Amino acid sequence: MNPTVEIDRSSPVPLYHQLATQLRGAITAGDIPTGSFLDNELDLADAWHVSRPTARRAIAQLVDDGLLVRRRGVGTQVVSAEVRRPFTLSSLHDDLDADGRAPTTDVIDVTHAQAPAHVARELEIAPATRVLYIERARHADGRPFAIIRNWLADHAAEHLDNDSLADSLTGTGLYALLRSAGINPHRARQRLGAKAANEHEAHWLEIEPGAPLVAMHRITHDDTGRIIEVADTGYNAQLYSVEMSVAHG
Amino acid sequence: MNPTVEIDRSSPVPLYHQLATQLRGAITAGDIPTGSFLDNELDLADAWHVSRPTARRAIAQLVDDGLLVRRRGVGTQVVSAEVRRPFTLSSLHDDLDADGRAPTTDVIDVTHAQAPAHVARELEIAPATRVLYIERARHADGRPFAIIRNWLADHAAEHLDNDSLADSLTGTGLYALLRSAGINPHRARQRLGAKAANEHEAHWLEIEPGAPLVAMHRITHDDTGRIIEVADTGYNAQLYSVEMSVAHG
DNA sequence: AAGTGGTCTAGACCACCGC
DNA sequence: CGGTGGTCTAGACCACTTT
Repeated sequence: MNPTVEIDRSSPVPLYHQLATQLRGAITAGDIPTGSFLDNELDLADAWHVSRPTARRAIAQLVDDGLLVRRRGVGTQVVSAEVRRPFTLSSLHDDLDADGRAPTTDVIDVTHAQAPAHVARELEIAPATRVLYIERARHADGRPFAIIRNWLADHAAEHLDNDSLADSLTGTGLYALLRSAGINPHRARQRLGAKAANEHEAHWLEIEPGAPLVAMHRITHDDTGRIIEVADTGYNAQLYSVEMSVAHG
Repeated sequence: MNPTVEIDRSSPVPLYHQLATQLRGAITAGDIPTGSFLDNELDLADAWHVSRPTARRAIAQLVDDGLLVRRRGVGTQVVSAEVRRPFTLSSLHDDLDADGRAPTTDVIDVTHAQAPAHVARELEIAPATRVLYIERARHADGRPFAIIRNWLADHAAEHLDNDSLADSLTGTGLYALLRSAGINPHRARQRLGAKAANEHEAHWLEIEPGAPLVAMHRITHDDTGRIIEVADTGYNAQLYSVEMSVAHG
């Protein structure tokens, strides 16, 4: 199987990315049937008019996505469509995404406050340093599904317009605001668990106290490695779950 | 900063992996201080006596891990140690790992049974097909922390020794058993959420019914893309959380 | 202008698989 | 044995950042 691709060498988009995108499209569109083998790397590189390392890099991306399986001495095979079929009912896969596609948001609180001890430690600042505290409730389809608490380090908060912040947050994600302020959220470390909803959370999520929540705790860094914020989120477990692929096994 | 490394060109371990491992060690050991810059790629490749692509590949692994940050025109910098400091209380990062380091296990049930409808669908088999059902309780430090239900596709189950299976499972992980039977769990897709413990789960986890559980649902494939098993796990939320890095933001 | 990482090439040799 | 993917080399040019 040798999918035809069109590459634009004058484009700023790297060749390997153009190739990977088109190859992924051909597979998901069904042009390359499940179970079939791609041509070997030499032939593909030849047909695509790129060098073998470049072709390999494109293929490696799809292997990483789980669309292809490579075996030495055998070949490169399109794996079962089931591998990539998402779980039913699940939608949002992490909160970074969710912050980009805000349906509606209630801003519960936006204040400057002293950082709680564990937050100060995680932000790597002195205890009781001033931080920007934001609390929001997220809605989808008119139902509240998440209550989000953020503590922003001052070096990040000072680039935001504090007067219009509460208003801006009803229509835009926090990350989008940070980006337009020149701060680039880049990577985060997060912990996922479960907890019972307390009175406050139950009220805003319109559920019973004690109902199970998906609890997320996150530390976010910008593209220079600086810590931007600490976030604590509770999701209504009936409306939210996280989906992920795990490799190796 | 130019960490000294020793590479063994006769080793079957790839050079880029040897380099990445030693560089990671030098950073986590503090030999390369947080915030300092590595030498540029050309110098590193020269000092390490490898080509630049090989040096880049090693560096790329650590960037992926979040230990390094690269900026074009600037350099490669060791980022804050906080990036890699694990969250407190959290230990297991996914259940595939957990299956490898079994502390103790109670086998609750090992039977051949008809697959429930949703399991049959996920295993891509006809409804009510015979599958191997396994139910276990996992303990750590003497306390139960997880109750695990597995449904194994017949093509995987038939390679296991059914007589000794219950005994084997008390001392070994299911994945280790599958591997010794020639089946290689390779990648999985899983969904994480939360739920309230039912009577059965509460009994085995020694908690109150209604207490919050971390709920995991997983579909596992082998290295040829075939579906091996479906798993459903409930974790005591007080003893378990999942930790992960997310990129891009 | 100088220095950095980002991309790409055209080869090479090796380990593994199936015939 | 021939064919496959896995690794590695020694260059090249480019985009971006800083001086």
